Amino acid sequence: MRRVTMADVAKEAGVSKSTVSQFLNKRYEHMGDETKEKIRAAIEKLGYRPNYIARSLKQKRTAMIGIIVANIMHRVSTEISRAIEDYCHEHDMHAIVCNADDDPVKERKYIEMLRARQVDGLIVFPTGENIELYKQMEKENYPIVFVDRKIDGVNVNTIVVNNKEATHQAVSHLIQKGHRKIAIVTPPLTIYPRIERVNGYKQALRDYSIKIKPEYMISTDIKNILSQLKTVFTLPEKPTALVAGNDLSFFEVMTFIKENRVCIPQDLAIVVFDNIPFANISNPTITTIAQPAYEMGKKAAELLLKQINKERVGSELYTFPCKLIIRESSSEKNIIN
Amino acid sequence: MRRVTMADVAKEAGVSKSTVSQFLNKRYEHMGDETKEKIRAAIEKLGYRPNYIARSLKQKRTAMIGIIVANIMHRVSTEISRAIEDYCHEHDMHAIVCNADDDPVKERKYIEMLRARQVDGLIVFPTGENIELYKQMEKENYPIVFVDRKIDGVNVNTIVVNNKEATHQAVSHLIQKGHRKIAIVTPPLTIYPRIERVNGYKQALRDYSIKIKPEYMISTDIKNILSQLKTVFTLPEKPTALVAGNDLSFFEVMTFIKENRVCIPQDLAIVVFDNIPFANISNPTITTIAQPAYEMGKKAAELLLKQINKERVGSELYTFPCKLIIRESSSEKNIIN
DNA sequence: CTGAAAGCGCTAACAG
DNA sequence: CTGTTAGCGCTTTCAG
Repeated sequence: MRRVTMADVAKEAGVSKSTVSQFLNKRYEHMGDETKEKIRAAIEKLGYRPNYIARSLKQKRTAMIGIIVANIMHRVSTEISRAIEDYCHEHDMHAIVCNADDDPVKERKYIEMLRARQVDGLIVFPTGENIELYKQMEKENYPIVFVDRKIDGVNVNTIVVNNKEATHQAVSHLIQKGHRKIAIVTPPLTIYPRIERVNGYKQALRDYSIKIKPEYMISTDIKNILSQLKTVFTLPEKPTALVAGNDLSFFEVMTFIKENRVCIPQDLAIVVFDNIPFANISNPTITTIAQPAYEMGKKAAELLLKQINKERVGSELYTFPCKLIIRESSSEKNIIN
Repeated sequence: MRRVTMADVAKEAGVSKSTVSQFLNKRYEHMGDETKEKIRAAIEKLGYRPNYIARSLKQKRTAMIGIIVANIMHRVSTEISRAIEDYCHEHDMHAIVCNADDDPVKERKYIEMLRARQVDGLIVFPTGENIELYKQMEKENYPIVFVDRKIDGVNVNTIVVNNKEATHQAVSHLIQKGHRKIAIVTPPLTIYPRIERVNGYKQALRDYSIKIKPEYMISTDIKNILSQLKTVFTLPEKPTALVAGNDLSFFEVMTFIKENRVCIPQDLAIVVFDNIPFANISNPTITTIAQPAYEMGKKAAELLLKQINKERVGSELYTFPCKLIIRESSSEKNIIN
C-alpha cells in the first residue's frame, strides 16, 4: 500500500507537480477550469493526502507551537493551555503540550525536542533553572513567550498576574471579616509567584498592624503540608483563617479539614489562590482568587504568533489582575476566638 | 542567523555528512575515536541541533501519535490521555492531543490534519459519526485504537469499560441501602457507553422487581438537565437516590442541590459514574464508579505502538472493569420517604 | 572506516 | 497558464 504522492496525482491528471501544488495551495486564480477539474478528480480517485512534513521541510514552517507547562497538575496551567490551543486553532496552528513536571532537566529536554521538531515558537511556564538556555533562545531571537513566572535577566515577553496585590486584597478581606490569626500555606518558595503571594500576605498584615507570625506561614513540599498543618493547629493560638497559596495546597488543607472535622467557615475561614472548578458547588462554596486564565492564554498565543510572523519582538511584562470571588468559606466572621 | 545544518558540521569537522549522520544515530562502533571527537567538537562549537522534520521525511516515521478526544471536558478523557502520553514518553514517542468537542466534523478535520502531519498512528475516542473514514483507515491498515466507545462494523482494537455491569452494581448498592425511587441523569443517549449505563440501571431495577419509571430517567443536553431535575423533584413521588451518568451531569446535579438546599445523603443519595477529583474531600464525600483510566490509556498506547511496529494488528475488544467506591453520599439509608 | 550520491514529498522561482 | 528545475536537511546504500 504505497502512499500516493503529488507526482502520482500529477501523472494521473496529466499535469506537472507544480501545477498540483498550486492547486492545493489555492493559487488557482489563473488556472484553467478543466485543469482544476482534472486535478480534483485525480486527487479524489487516488485518495491523495498531502504530506505536511515535506511541506514543512521546504517552507521551514511547521504551523506548530510548543507549550511547556511547569506542572500540569495545576488547574490554571491547563486552563491557560486550553486558551492557547483555542487561539492557535483559530489561526490554523497547532499546539503540542509537554509537562516539565517542575523538573528543569525535563524542561530542557522538551525545549530541545520541540525545537528539533521545528516548532515555530514556544510558550513556556519556566521552571527558572535553565537560564542559559532561555538566554540563548532570546539571543537567537527565537519566538518565545513566558507565562506565569517572570525570569530576571531574560528579556522575553512575559505574562503574569498581580500575585502580590491579589493576595493582599484577599488577606485584607479576611481581616475586615474580623480575622487576626491568619495562616498561609504554599509549596516551597522557590518561584516568583509564590514569593509574591507571601509578600502580599505579609504586606496586608503590616498594613493592618498585625504581627507576622512565622509559625502561621507554611511553605513546604505538598507531601509535608498535612503534618505541618497538624502542628499549626495544635498551637495554643490556632489560626482562624487560612490562605491556600494554590490549588494543590488547598487539596491538602481540605484533607486536613476533613480528617479533623474542622468546620468551614465557623472554625476556619478559607481563601484559595487559584481557580477551583468546584468552588461554587462545594459545601460550603469556596472563596477564590481567580486568575484570568483565558485572557492570559490568549495574550500569550497572540504575542507568540506575532513574533512568529515577525510583527514584533518586544520583551514586555504583561500583568493581569486577579479577581477575588467571595463565597461562603470566608463570609462569616469568626466568632469563637 | 542561518540555522546550522549537518553539512556545516561535516565541513567544520572535516568529514562527510553521512559520517555525521552515523555519529548522531550512535552507529559509531567502527568509527575512529578522533573522528568522533572532531564531530562532537564541531557540533558543540556550532550549536548544531538536528532537524527531525528532515529525518521524518526520509524515514517516513515521525515518532508522533495523535489522540483525538471526543470531549476534553470529561475528566476521564484527560486522565486517559495523560496515561497515553506517559507511555509514549517512555518509548520515545510524542502525543499530540486534539479535542473533537463531540463534533464529527471536527473529528474528521483532526484525523485528516494529523494524518497529513504524518503521525505514526491514532488513538481516537470516536464520535461514531465518521464510519466511512474509520473503515477506510481500517482498510489501509493504518495503526489506530479506539477508546471509550465501541463502533459497530469497524474492526479495530477497542478499549472500553463494563458500563452496564458497573452501573448495575451501583444501582444494586442503592437498592440495598433501601432506595426504591432511583433517578438517573445522563447526556443524550447517542453513544454506546451512555446507553449501556442506562441499560445497567434498568436491569438492576428489574432484578429487584422495581418498576422502571420513565419520569426518573433524564437524558438530555447538559444545559437542559437543570430544568428537568426541577420537574422530577416536583413530582409527588420524588426520587430518594440518583445516579449521575457522568461527571458533567453530576455538576448539574450539584448545582440543583445547592440551589434547592437538598441534603446529601439524607434527602438524596448520590452515585456518580466517573472519576471526580474532589470526591473524597468534598462534603459529603461522593460515591463514584471509578474507571481505570491509567490502565486503559496504557493499554491503548501499548496496542497502538505494537501496530506501529507491525507486531500485531488484531481487532479485539478490551473491556476494563470499573470500581464502585462507596463514600458518604450513598452511605445512609434514606429514612424520610 | 568514510565519502559520494540518490532520494523522501513538496514548494518556489523562473522559463516558456 | 503550466512545466522545469533546484533544493529543504537528513538517511542510506554502495563504493572505495
